[in-house]
Amino acid sequence: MAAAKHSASKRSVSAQARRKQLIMATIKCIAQKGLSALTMADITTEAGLSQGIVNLHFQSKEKLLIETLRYISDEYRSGLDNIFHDPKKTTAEKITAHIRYDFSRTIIDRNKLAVWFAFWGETKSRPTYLSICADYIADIASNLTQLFAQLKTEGNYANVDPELTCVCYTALADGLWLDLLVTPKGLKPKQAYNVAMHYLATQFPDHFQA
Amino acid sequence: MAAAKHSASKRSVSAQARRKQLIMATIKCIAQKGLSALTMADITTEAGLSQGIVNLHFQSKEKLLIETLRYISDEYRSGLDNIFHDPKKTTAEKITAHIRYDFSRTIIDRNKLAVWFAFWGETKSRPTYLSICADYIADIASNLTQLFAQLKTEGNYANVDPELTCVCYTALADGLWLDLLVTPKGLKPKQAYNVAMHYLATQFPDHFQA
DNA sequence: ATAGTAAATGAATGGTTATTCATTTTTCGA
DNA sequence: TCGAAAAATGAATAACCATTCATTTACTAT
Repeated sequence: MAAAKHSASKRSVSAQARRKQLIMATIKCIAQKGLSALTMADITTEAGLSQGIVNLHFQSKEKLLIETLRYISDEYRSGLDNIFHDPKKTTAEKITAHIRYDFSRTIIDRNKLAVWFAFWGETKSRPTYLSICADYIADIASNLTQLFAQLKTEGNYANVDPELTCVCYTALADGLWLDLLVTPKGLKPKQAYNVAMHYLATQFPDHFQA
Repeated sequence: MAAAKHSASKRSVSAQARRKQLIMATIKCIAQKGLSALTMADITTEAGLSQGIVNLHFQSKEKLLIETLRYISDEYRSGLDNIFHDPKKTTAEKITAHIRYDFSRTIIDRNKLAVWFAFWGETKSRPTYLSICADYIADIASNLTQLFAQLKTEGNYANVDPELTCVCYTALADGLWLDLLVTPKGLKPKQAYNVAMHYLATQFPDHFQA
């Protein structure tokens, strides 16, 4: 267990660290070459390791890809879970934090966005990808709907439909991510955040400013 | 020029018709297998033609893919152009028609959605895909912003920012398309349309109902 | 130190696939 | 009806690439 200590300079780190190193290389390579042109050689070269290393740690290319998707979706989900379960935040603060998070550096990193959309583009033909995505999507939607329902009560927003607001916000965020990926010259992260806030302000005008 | 007449039953139609036939087969195959697992054999089998036919008509696989992306983006753009230039419609009617169109059978066909996202997932690594997308996006945004600006004037909506509304609506529509592709069991076309209308109603309450 | 174990290497393998082109089939003007 | 040109075929080719595994390298406990 207590490995990866003595010499950070040489080889042989823990198996877990090596797996993460390969996942990171995969993210970078998907962003650079796309899923369809991605080769094992690309990944191992990027990681600075030998040809056979992926099969040693992940058995196959397909399994590495699945672990990569799982990695970014776990990362995203756990960030939101922390916000949702933070006892020091009010409902409105949690929502604000959620949106800030959605457009923070970690999340809208273009390499990671490229990975998201690369996998989404294949979900129709790959049930495994689809089930990983469907899983985290349902989880987050449930939390966010709950937050909107609470704020509706707390703020007396009679006309708000929490489920509808959640679907709308989620779709909006996905679409803004796509914009950030596809037209990086056009839309900046700060603007994307403002657009999301603009929508929330239409639903909860006493709590959010456009 | 006047070919494809005598016998619709046998082979040898016009070159243009054969190209379209291959593009259609490509759309179907991308939806079924994904871009990364797509082979020439898949496409030619789906089209019921021989191995070498794609190279005969498109030179290479890559060029066929580019023409396929161009096909669906031209189709989408031209549908919206017709609405935008329809002299019989008022501004509000044009906007309504735009949204109806965005969630009509032709557009939200899951095969075509799969193609959109397959290409979007590769835009970061393929400048050609990116430029085809960027092209039609700019075109449509310009028209839609203009419509929102007109309705702002016509309806005295002092607080509406036409550009912001256009960016928000466009992102929302993209996100809803993604939902329709990824969670077809969850979100139905009619609901997606309602979500889009819900947003427009926040901006132009006198013209649209949630 | 050293033997034994675990991790990593990279050349070789075998399966897959885009592309080519010699041959066949179809079209159409004369 | 016939023959030249165009379209289509599909077997052969050559390139590519994931995976394997015999060998090397590094680590650890005694």
